[in-house]
Amino acid sequence: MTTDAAIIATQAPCENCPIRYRAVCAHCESEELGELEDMKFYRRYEAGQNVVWAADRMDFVASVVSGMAGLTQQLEDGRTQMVGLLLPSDFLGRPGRDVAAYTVTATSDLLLCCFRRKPFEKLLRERPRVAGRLLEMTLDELDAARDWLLLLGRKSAREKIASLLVILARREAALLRRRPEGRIVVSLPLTREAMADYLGLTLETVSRQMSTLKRAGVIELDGKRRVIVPSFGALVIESGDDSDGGPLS
Amino acid sequence: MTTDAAIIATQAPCENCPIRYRAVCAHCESEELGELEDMKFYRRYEAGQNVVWAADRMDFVASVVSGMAGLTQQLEDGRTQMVGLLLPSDFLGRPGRDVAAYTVTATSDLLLCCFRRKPFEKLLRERPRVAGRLLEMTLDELDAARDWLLLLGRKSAREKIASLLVILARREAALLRRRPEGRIVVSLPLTREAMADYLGLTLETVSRQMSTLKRAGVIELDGKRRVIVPSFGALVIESGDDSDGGPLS
DNA sequence: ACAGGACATTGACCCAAATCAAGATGACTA
DNA sequence: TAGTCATCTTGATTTGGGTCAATGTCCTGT
Repeated sequence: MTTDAAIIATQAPCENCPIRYRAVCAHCESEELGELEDMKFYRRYEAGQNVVWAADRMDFVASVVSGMAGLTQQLEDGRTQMVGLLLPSDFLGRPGRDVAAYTVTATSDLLLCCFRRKPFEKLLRERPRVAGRLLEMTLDELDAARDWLLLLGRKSAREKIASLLVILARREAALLRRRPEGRIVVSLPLTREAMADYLGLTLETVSRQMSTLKRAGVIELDGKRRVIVPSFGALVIESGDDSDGGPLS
Repeated sequence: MTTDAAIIATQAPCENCPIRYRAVCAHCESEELGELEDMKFYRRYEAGQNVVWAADRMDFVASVVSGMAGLTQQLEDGRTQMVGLLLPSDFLGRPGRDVAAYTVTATSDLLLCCFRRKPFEKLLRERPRVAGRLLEMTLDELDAARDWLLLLGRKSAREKIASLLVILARREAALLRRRPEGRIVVSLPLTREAMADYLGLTLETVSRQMSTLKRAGVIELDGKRRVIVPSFGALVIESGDDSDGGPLS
């Protein structure tokens, strides 16, 4: 929400940088943070590839430039639940912890802008505005996790699917500083299985409910990874929570 | 985990203060924060009483001194999901936001140590260590929310109940700087309905699974609000996740 | 000690989503 | 062009937990 230069990721497009969105990106901030320029590096992952495994050492933090990744947690017997969804401008990594708590998997081709952890933590200690921005982002993530709790605990399969589409549509629109309404197209860089892991369902149920929503005219499918929503309002109603999300938060 | 004086809540008992645990408590920090002394005040709530309603104005932040409270979210049709569980030493309120996002209800008698929001935000801006501690706490809360996602998305009713008991036992032990093992007693300051809202179940299912666990010898009931666990290890196995939680995190 | 009310347990039945099992689609390779 | 493999859809069946409906239990106040 701050309009002046934020050092941690914001959703503002960045003019002077190969990265499309302002992120943890020394380049964007080179005037004040030139000394960090050489700490920045990029990593590219293909769909399905792991960024880190839970309990692996993780010596960097990162910001998503493009693509999508999921944080995933597992029970011994293999039951899997996604516990975080990383979209462009999202932050990855926990300062102060060098061991990954979750497995991070690219669900589509993924580009990360990375920083070594140690200098990042130093930055955090020395720059109150950086720390403040990270706190803000963490609180937003906590709010998102709480909406997700409501989704997992109390929504029907149909509502869950609709909710996921609403979330993706809102996130996509937010990057373009727009508000989704009317007829929109949502790209779905997730397999049915990844959707199931996000929603606490099986992939069969996801597939069935997608078909149901299609038959009900709420969505149209353009291939498997692209959804056309004739009326965003109707989709929001299907999602159960009628809160309109506020002004482009 | 820092052993030196932390300004935001820690789990360390406080020697020179009526509050049992170090919390957002000017008293504990009066040597360096004397000017905030008059900003501190206490509030007491009875079981069932609301601290704030979602969308109400909230002009304070607080730390739980004793008792338990739940953050709760609702769908239009009344379906309710608890999205936060506040135990002693937990922090309540979002700096930078003056409107409550969730309804906060005392599930047992509750004592809060409160601070007016404005001076607290000033403190946050001026004291990097306070901000750092709050970031730390928020990240811990996010981790807890992610375990909760796994619970809601993938665990059976029986595992959910066992998991809740494990969480309560661990939290209670952590305040006493112990690690739960062997035969322990867990106090349960929640109605069956509150447990259901936490776990994404109905109160009938909660009741049934409590009975099942009792019949299986995993727990014994001492009244309705007190559970005896003959073997904590056995309970952890019932909870599904075998991770032993690490050293008193 | 008793009555009332909130909270909890138990039972019978039902349904949404899981499970098991074929097929269909579509992208890539030989 | 055909073949292979991953992904997705659809169908048949099962089941865990929800719903509805009685009881039971334990505080609290009189």
